[in-house]
Amino acid sequence: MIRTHDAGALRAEHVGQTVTLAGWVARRRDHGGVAFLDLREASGVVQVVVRDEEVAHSLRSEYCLAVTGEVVARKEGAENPNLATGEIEVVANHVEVLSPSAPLPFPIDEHVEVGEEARLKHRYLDLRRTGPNSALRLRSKANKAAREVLDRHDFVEIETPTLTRSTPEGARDFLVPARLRPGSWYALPQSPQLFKQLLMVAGMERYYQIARCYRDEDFRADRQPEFTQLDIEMSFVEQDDVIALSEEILTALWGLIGVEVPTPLPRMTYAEAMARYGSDKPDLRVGLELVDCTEFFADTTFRVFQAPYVGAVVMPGGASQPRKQLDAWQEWAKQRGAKGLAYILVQEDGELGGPVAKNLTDAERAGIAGHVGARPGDCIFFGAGAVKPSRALLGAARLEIGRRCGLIDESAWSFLWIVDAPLLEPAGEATAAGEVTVGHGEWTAVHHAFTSPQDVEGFDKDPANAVAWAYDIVCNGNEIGGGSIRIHREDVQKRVFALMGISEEEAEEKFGFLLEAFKYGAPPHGGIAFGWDRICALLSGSDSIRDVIAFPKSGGGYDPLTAAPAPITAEQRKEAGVDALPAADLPPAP
RNA sequence: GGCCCCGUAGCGCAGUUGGUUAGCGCGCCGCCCUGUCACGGCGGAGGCCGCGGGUUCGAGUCCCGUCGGGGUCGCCA
Repeated sequence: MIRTHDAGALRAEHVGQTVTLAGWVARRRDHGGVAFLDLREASGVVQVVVRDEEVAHSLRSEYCLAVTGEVVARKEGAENPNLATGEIEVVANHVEVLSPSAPLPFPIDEHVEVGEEARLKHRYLDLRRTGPNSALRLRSKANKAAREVLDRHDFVEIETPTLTRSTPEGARDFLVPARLRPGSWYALPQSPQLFKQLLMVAGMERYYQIARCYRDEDFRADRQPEFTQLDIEMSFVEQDDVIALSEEILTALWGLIGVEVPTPLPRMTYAEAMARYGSDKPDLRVGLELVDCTEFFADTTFRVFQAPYVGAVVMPGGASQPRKQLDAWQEWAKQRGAKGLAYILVQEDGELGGPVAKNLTDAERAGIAGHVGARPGDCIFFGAGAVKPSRALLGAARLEIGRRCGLIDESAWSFLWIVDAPLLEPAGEATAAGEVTVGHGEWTAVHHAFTSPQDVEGFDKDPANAVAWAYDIVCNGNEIGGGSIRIHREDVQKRVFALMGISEEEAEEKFGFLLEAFKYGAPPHGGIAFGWDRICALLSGSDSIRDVIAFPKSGGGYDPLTAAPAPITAEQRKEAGVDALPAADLPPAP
């Protein structure tokens, strides 16, 4: 090693020792006859004193140095309590420039805000900063913590292919041309779902993988075209087994940041979450709940409330909002595709204000505040119409109210299992929402096509109310993981496919290799996948998953550092077979 | 794909109802400084105001288009 000691580890006990350090010039304070360098490396920062002006003068920010010198105690009054090494300093008698640095594109300084584009273009410099640097270190610890738990339970870490077959469900695939089979393409996996089920058939019994996944979808704040899941699958288990293991992992993870997660974590059914919070990932740090008013307005004369669903959410103290702000709520609702957001202002004297109030009957006016639990000074927001979108709007309003009124305890951690998700949703709803659905039946899978119904005998008699063995883990309003118990019986799988309008031929073509595998004594199995980037972001207190990814992409899937994606040469194009048509005599799908 | 916001020096930003030489802080370069720790002082360099078109006597500023970035809704089993 070039260095004899870690700079950040030096303490008073090292006084008198001659040490050689290696690191970067974080800062230079040149006083002419004496200069101070803050030498930074992985372990921390230490002050180096250089008395040779000739040497000190040419040193600049981010020069990479090897410094040999003596550890001395700082004079009284010259200590720096802000530094772990602040009681001592290293008086250099030899400074070697291992590598000089050009002027920096942006300062490597905690105190300076730098735009994301600049940071990503020079991510290797961004990562020299304490914050970004420690986010990646924390992620490494998270990986280790999860592996320790899984190892304790005899899990086997197995890698699955990243060049695989395009399956029709879910998101858009990234495609890779197959040079040796022109006209045919690999797909990058959206998740190792099918492979991990095959590994259960293979008798591995307990599999996990920190798996890279790829989805070619439009960008969003916290979405990357490639992202990471902690992927887990277990044989001979029931929902409670997967949940118990998951809680052990979560406990270990949050333990890394000194948070004790009380287990067992609370559970809530999907139906209850939708009814009370208008979301399948409710943030329980906000105490507000939706109030169902459908019955209350059953005989209303107000047209808008003559709807299959009327619900409300109360904004504490909202009655004093100026008109402009109430109008802004309308805009907010419209941006979400709603017509608007009806509201009633409960004045301090108990009188009701706002345009809706005069449309209500006397009885409704008398009872509404009590029904929704609004007190004088509050504002009641209403959503009316079809159940799902109305609840979704109110659920979003609930969160927005929480943010605007400061009702969210940022230091709290709210974990929650959402269980008993519906197995199927009407295909019409999905297609109306623009989803690409598997099959063309009346129904489409909520989770995925291999999720087991809880009632394996009767689920197809009442598909609308069939409940799945599916569970999502929610943390502070983020879905950080989800999984299910899978179907392992051929007949059940066929009946699910039938509901989804997938013919046997079609199932054969699309998932044939999985169905074939299930013929040979497939064990009952189930699993879960955790959104690793999101979890690491939560642990590190980052707003964005980009902060916990070493080299993330920016908008549009562009990598500002490597400038990928990039055009290919005509020769590459030809060789890759991008434009080739598939040969007619290819072997059929397995 | 829809909507909203932002592109001004290496970085972060200001720039008034359109007005003459486009500023501020940090950084950078030079000089000075022997106890600083986000050191300090003096001096200096650095700009196709994202790009293209238009309105105007005159555009960083107004209009249209376009590219890039951010957010949001759709989408993401």
